[in-house]
Amino acid sequence: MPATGRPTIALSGQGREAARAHNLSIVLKMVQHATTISRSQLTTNSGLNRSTILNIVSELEELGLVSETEAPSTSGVGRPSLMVSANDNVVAFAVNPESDATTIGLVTLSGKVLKRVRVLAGGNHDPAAAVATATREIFKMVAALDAQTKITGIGVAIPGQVRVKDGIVRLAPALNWVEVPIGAMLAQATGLPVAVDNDASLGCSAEYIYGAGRGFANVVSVFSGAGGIGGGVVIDGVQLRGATGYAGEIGHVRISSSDAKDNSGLPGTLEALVRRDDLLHIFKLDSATDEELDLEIQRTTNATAIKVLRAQVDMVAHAVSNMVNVFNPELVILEGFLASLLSRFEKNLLDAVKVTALNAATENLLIRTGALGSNAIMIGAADLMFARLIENPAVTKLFSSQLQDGHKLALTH
Amino acid sequence: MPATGRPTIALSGQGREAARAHNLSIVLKMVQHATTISRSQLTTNSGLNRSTILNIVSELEELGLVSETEAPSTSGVGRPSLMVSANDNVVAFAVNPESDATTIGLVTLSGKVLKRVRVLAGGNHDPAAAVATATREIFKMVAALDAQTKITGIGVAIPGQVRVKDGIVRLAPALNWVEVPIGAMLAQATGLPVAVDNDASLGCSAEYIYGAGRGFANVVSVFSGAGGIGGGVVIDGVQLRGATGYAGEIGHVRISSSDAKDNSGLPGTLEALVRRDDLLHIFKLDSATDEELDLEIQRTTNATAIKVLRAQVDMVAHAVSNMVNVFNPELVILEGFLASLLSRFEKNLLDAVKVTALNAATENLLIRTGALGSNAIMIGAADLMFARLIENPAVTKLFSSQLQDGHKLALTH
DNA sequence: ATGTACTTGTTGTTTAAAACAACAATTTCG
DNA sequence: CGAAATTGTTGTTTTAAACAACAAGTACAT
Repeated sequence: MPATGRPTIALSGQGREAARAHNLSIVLKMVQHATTISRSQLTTNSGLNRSTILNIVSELEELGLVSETEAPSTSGVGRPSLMVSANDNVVAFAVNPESDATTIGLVTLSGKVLKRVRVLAGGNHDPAAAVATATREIFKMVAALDAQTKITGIGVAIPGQVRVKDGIVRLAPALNWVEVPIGAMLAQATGLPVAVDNDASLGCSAEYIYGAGRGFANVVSVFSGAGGIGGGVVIDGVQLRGATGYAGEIGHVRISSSDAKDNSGLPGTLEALVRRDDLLHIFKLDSATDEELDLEIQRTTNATAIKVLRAQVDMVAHAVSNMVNVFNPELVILEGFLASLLSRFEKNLLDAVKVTALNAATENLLIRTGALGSNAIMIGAADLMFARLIENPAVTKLFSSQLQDGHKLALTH
Repeated sequence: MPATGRPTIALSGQGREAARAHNLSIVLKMVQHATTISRSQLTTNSGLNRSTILNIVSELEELGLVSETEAPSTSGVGRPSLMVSANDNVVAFAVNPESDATTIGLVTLSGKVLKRVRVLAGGNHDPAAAVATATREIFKMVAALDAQTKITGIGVAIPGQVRVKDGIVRLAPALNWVEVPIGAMLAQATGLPVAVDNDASLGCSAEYIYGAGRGFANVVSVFSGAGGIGGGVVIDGVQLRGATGYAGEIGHVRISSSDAKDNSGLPGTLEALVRRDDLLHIFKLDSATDEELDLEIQRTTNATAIKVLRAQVDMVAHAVSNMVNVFNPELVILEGFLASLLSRFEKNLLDAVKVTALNAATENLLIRTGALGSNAIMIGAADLMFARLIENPAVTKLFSSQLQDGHKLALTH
């Protein structure tokens, strides 16, 4: 037994049922990652027998999670393999409170954002108001769904530190929230299961599954949002969360001796030194979407603007180098206005990384912009619930879009 | 299928044999982590049935990997459960080339260092010489082993960056080695399987399995050796390696705007700023073991010495904070002379971490010194081979200590 | 066109490993 | 000393995956 305090990680055995659950899980995960994939590919990728894959896919189909269709175009000899696709009528809601608004989205298992509304917070933007807004919009969306739609639950993306286990927001400076049990509040209000995590981490996991990181196993993403700079890390296909869920705070990595403080009060960090507001100020903008800001960054010829931008590029390079030295990823994804910096100053950024990162680790390193843009957070938040489903497809409860007693959602099946 | 280049991580399915192999593996791993553990504990921890555990333990016993003994002291009602222990006659060799010497060790699956010799490199310390030294010492040790001893292979710890996949040393400034296929060379010379990794990563994994990190799942260790400062990370019980094996280079994380360069030429890094040589210089030592240096650090009252030490403490705190913000571990382990800094200036170090790390992540954080001292690297290197064994206990080949034809080792069984 | 090679889907059977059940062994405690 | 509790052991059952055989559908050479 461990002499020290805490329990060792669960080294759970594989009983018969566990093995079956695991197989269901990995097959569904493969379908999700590929969106659509042939049965023969599932067979070879999984190493399982053809007949076993038939069996598993059939069960997933009965559960209403995937559908089979005939191959659209045949290639190669032999009988064409059936295509397995993630069902579009398996959905999750995404909620993303920001400083001045709350965004609510409806996302499918196949990664499509079906709906998305951004509700401005009129003055008071306390947790209760955000929950009320989210609940209202979610029920509107539920009402518009058809009866076969299966709802997994609600994923919440928070610009701040979240204790993932119980969905409590510990500190979200951008929202001015401290110790808010947002998960429990939303669950209470909607009757749906809720999971909560940091927005940047979720953006990363979305890019990993559906976006620029698709097909890679080790990805670091640095994410700039309205609340500051965050990050996410995927290691061997698994999202890094840490002991209590606060991992991946790349924006709060100290890269300089400077005393400038970030939103969480830490000095010399990436977030403290690379500030979106500085750019807005230089471009004389009061506020701007990432797209508007990107336009300015790409086309500016103003010398001081370029000087500031290049200084930011250097800072971002330092942070990226640190992450490269620590994680040795295949791919670094930059999002938000950091992606704009990469687009305009790619060579400078890459060169700076080469100088401050280990040669061995930079050899095959790719640095790319995100592919999902502002949808990344929606998709990532929704995936919190899809991940639960995928972890145990057979027993995870799904909800139908049929309202019972006016307000309660019914369980499907 | 992934649109992007590289293959997705293996989502291997669980066939019948795979499940069995997995169960053998996790049980053996639990035995290794606990050194000795009761069958009933294995049952509850694994979730497997009593009779299944009997079956698995019997197979591991037949393989010669574990032994069962009666409980030494009974506690609680009921029939006392049999104790399962890792066999002491399952061994691996550890090789650790340093700047001025090569250390060779003999380590048991239970984590004991049976033998250890340090052979000074007379002048030329090229790879060939190190391999010759290691081979000679290993064969000496083999000759002294009894016939039942099972040899798993050789683990090599390198003060530098190692491509883990094929055991090539990419760059080891302390050794002046570049692109050295040390793994293949040693395998060629000894006929034994060889695995190679970074010394600090191995020290971390040793502390995780057998030392200060035992029982924790998320551990970051910062390791100072003769070659500079390295690190290792364990996430949810799995060693972080990264895409190509260079992960965990915590010594090369930039924490300051300073231009001071480290052994790999990177500026402002932990390794560049916290230098063992600076302390030796201050204490007017030409060279010193960690133990000797520790004595000086603990007892010095010299004002300038203390000033330098406290500056180093601050730098270490910055680096630790960065790792805490990124990994959110339960435990940070400091080794080498960094452990001495912690012992003497614990409060300063902890306070400095609190200032530069996120509150949420520091809440339950522990910072401790390593428990294995200079044996950590030996044990970690040996565990490279034990890990291979544990990954697939049934089919991993073991070698007997019986020499065939004078020089070749025979395969057991 | 036609047959052959190749691949995959499908169905029924076999197999092996884990669960289960029953009982024996060994301890603590009243 | 007997009852309760826990674990070891043995024999049986269960079940999910593998296996084998055949059908179905495609590409290609002749």
